[in-house]
Amino acid sequence: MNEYSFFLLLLRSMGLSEKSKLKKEAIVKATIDLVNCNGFHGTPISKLAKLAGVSPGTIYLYFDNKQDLLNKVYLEAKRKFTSYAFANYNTKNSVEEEFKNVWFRIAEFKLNEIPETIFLAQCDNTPIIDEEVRQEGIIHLSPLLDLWSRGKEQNIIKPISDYLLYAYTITPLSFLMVMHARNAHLLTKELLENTYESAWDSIKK
Amino acid sequence: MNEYSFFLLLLRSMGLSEKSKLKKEAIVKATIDLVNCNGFHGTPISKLAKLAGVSPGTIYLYFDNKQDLLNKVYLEAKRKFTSYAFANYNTKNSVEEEFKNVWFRIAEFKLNEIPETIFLAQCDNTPIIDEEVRQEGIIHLSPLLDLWSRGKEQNIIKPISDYLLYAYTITPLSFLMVMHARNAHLLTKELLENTYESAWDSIKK
DNA sequence: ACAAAATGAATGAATATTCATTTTTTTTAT
DNA sequence: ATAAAAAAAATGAATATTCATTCATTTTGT
Repeated sequence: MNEYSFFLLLLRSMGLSEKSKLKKEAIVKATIDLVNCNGFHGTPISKLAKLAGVSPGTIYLYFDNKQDLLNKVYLEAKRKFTSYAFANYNTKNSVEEEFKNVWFRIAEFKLNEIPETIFLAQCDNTPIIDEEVRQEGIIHLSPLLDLWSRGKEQNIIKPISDYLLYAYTITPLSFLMVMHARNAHLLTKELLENTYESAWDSIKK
Repeated sequence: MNEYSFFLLLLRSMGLSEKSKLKKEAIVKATIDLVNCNGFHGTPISKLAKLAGVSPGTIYLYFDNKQDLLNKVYLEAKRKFTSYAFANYNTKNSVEEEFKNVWFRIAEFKLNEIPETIFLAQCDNTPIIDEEVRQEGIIHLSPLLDLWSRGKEQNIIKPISDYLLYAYTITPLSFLMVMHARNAHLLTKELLENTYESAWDSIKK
């Protein structure tokens, strides 16, 4: 019995709206897993439906079409990511403290939510997401940009663009996390600490 | 008249084997452009053929099938990238000198060959390339790994894994180049110099 | 005239989407 | 409490389209 048929058993014991929620989640999860394996256009709705344990028609009850499904799964993954990263974001902490906090939260998410991480990396490097939806996804990062803005005002962080700050501090982390997820490179606690120090050193004033 | 029909005129004036070479190149170029716009499974052979100025059947004279086409275009792009990056690679130079040289050659390539850069980024973050072909692509990076190995032996570069060295020095550059290509963030000569300094600082001993 | 290269219409398999029907849940009436 | 009726949710076979690939024919180069 796989993760998906397990859901099916649960369904028997609950009312419709709860069922719907679970079904939708199963579709989302199946989308992430299959798109990670075969790419978006490489995964037919029929396979998606089979893996999610629903019929193809059911998918069209929750989503307008295949593209809408992808867009919504993308936004949901982005929302899940950023809400984890900024969960205990607090503007009362010092910039340095708060940056460290956010950086490690991002690391933690990427370490624990591997399918979402791989999926987002694919979407962010691919033309499959509608441009307006991609823009919408970027908005979710605003707490980090605010933090950097504060850091620059307080002369704690170098006065360089957000893109540079992101390039120096987040992209190395993202790369290492994807390599870790692909079992190409093991990341230890110590390595992660070092990577953080390196990231902070490269943007602090 | 577009870039592609310009090729067609040239063809009239040359022999078959030269023509073949140009046709193959047109197919490769069309593949990169269309995959960049629509993704691999989103680009039908028919459109590919039309853009390249050949008939669908012709593509099958040069490639076994669509997947083989993608794999070969990928390897060709990787080869073009690394042969540019390591064009004047010379083990007689100092490690520091040579790393700076390679780093800026990589930057130059990414800056000048934007379609290839976008294409490679998509392939490297996607399951569309056959795994053995991806592995083959990695081999092309060996001069850089050799350089790092020398640097570690000579106590010039920190004794950390190649993945970490790559994460610290190359991924920020790649990100900035893609953002530059998407017109999201302008990269000046000065910014690039600073980024290099930051990269070298993070791995030098 | 011959050979090599290229063509593009034809084929058959695959796939997104629809919708008439069935199943499940909720509501109503007794 | 129970059963019939209504509503909501889900189904999956059918449809129409799209697409990779082939191959008999044509074009081009020598």
